[in-house]
Amino acid sequence: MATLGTDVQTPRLAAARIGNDVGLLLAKLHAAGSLLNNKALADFGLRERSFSVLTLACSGLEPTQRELADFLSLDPSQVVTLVDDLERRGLVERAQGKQDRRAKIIVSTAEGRKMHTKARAALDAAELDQLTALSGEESQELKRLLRKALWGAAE
Amino acid sequence: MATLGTDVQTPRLAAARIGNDVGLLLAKLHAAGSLLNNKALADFGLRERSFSVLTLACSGLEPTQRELADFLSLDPSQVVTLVDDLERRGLVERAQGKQDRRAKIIVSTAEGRKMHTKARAALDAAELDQLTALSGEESQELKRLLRKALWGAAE
DNA sequence: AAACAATCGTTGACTTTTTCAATGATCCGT
DNA sequence: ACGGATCATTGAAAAAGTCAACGATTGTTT
Repeated sequence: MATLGTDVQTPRLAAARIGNDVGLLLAKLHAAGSLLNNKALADFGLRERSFSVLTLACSGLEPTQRELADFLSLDPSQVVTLVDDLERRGLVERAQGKQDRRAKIIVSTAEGRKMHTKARAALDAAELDQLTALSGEESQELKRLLRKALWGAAE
Repeated sequence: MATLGTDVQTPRLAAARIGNDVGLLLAKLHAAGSLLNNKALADFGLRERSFSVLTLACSGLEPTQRELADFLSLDPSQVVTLVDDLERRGLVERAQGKQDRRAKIIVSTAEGRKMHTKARAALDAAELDQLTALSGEESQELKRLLRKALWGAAE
């Protein structure tokens, strides 16, 4: 419920033309958000990325590690590390791919799903915290635009 | 004019709940954008960050390194490295702070401004490329929302 | 005005993250 | 059945981030 972490006041330099560059805006909001998210997830021994993997493992979509790497914009070797950690903690398991036996499908355990439920609540709170300056409709619109910019069309 | 770098098709995993998390959306769009931007700036020997510093040096706002660090969400020591590089290349100079002699004000040289003009054009093209899926109005709205999320109010 | 704590840029050490090539197992096309 | 591609994994190398300490300077307290 506390509101901290994001700039409260418009900094002097935001007046510069660069204050309108998408790249910078994304970098800043992403940086501030990661801080908040990682802080919120720390109680569960998770970070943004391990949480992402856990979420997808709980999604029922049965992602392979390769899909995780592509979707999360990570190197495959980074996914190995993330899954190693989650598996060691009994939150996730590697199952053999169904059509492709090279691939490993990441699925959640019962504990993993319990953990995810709790962590999800914390993350949603953090997200709300990050977007306090926006109304509910604006937040929805922001997400819609981000999704559209990423994978076009949809709705 | 080429359209490459961002996902063209909606990936299977985007259906998961996480496909609506601001954190992930920001991370992905930021990652894809950085790739595009750095590629566009490579011709000038610049990267996203050195370009940001150069832009602010050209802004007339006379930023100190501390302000740059805060604004760009960087550690002060990272700013030292960035300015070192730009200064070595004669694009930027360190001037003594006016009220505070500890601070160094970063100002552009004539060459720096020429370089910036050219690089700016390349970056704007890259940005346009990144947001092809959005209409002009949507792009503006996206920027507005990002700014508002970061520093509230305004308009 | 003298002493004190705080801030600025800088350096260097340290950790974390990213990147990349190589490997065995498996898949696919011919 | 052969050859080339893809998967997860490993390990090494490079890059980026973090952090504490320093001299110089500022502002504050006495």
